Amino acid sequence: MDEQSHLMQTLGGVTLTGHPVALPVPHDGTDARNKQDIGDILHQIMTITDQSLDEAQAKKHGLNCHRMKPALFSVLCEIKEKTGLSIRGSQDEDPADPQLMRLDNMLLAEGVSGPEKGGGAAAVAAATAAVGVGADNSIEHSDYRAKLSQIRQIYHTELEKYEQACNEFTTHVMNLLREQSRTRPISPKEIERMVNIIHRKFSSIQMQLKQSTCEAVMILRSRFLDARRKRRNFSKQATEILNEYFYSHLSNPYPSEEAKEELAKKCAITVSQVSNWFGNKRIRYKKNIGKFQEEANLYAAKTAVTAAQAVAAAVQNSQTNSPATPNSGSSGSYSLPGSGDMFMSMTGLNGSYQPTQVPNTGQTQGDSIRHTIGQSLGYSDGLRGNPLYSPHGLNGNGGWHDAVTPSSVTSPIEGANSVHSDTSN
DNA sequence: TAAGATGATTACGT
DNA sequence: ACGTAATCATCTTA
Repeated sequence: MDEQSHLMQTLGGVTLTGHPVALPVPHDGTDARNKQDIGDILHQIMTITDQSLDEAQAKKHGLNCHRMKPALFSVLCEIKEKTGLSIRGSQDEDPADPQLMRLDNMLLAEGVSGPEKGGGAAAVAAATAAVGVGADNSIEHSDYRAKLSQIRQIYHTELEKYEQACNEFTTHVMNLLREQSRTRPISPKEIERMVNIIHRKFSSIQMQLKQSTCEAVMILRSRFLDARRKRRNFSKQATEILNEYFYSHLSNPYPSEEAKEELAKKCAITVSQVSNWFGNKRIRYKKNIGKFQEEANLYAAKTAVTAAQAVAAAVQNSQTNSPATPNSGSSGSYSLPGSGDMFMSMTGLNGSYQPTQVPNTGQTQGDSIRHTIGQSLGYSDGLRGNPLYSPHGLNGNGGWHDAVTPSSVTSPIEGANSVHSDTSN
């Protein structure tokens, strides 16, 4: 026999008001029977999930339509009230988790969350600035950006997935609760509370996502920074250019900002790298001048040749034109062979300076050229044999004297020319 | 592989 | 902000 019809039968005789609040309190001998019937209903409710969907649906419908349902509902309401299971108020609002805020801030700062490209670029700029390197070196730069946007993409897809799942689940649960609210007392507040619980669960998952994203960004970033920290020697050409400038400005090896920029451009390095180089060079040169003599000679000779050529041309020019006509043949804007310091380098050879070191330059020829250059540049004082290689400008305290060659002179030739015009008279 | 060279970083001074 | 001096970390060379 069908259980439900049996119930219907057994409960059939009970008089009910049909009002949900009214409790069925029979006074006759049917008391025990009724109790058992209610127990049966409860049992059915409890086992409803064990049944197949169609079966359960049918049974649910049957129960919903049952005459006893309002009574049962009110009983459940009362029980609920007594056991205090009702809403304890939504006192547990989310107190804005500080860790979540940290993660959010970091993701925003790293350009993972927040607006599209801007944040990422800013983060990269910050990262590069932190290492003291300019915003160039575009290969590593774009590599970093590519990886970051990859992380960003994964983060956003995952986040979207979680949000979607959360919404789906929330609607599902809400529907379920709404439907259940027909059989058992469920207040909207309870539903809200349940939704909050679900959201909290999902946001804890989101937190994990954010955390792992942060970790990924940190790893990427540290790798990126490490890669930049990795020292790579400058190209030979770059070192040459820097050395040429250094030795041709030995009395005041402090390139101006413009000169640094120019050098940086020529050497394909950054301005701060130029500054680093000069900082290191000055220190190391000063620490052990002797060690650098050979290098100094080399560059002095080098510059001497070009200077000689340039000035020779200038001298030739001066025979026909005005003596002030400068190096027509030189192209360098900053490290022109005309810089006076190179003569000091040459005299600094400690007597070891051999004209033969200067290709195609004989002794007398070299002397005369040097003389001519010296005269034309106004640095003839440096030509007097200085037994010890001591660049003037380097004082006893180990510091360079005040600029002999103004540091702001981007083109030594121009500076020299001005000197020339002063001293030639 | 050790020693030296070299670019970068840091602490401090001006 | 820039320079010096010391130091670190890596690269180069013998």
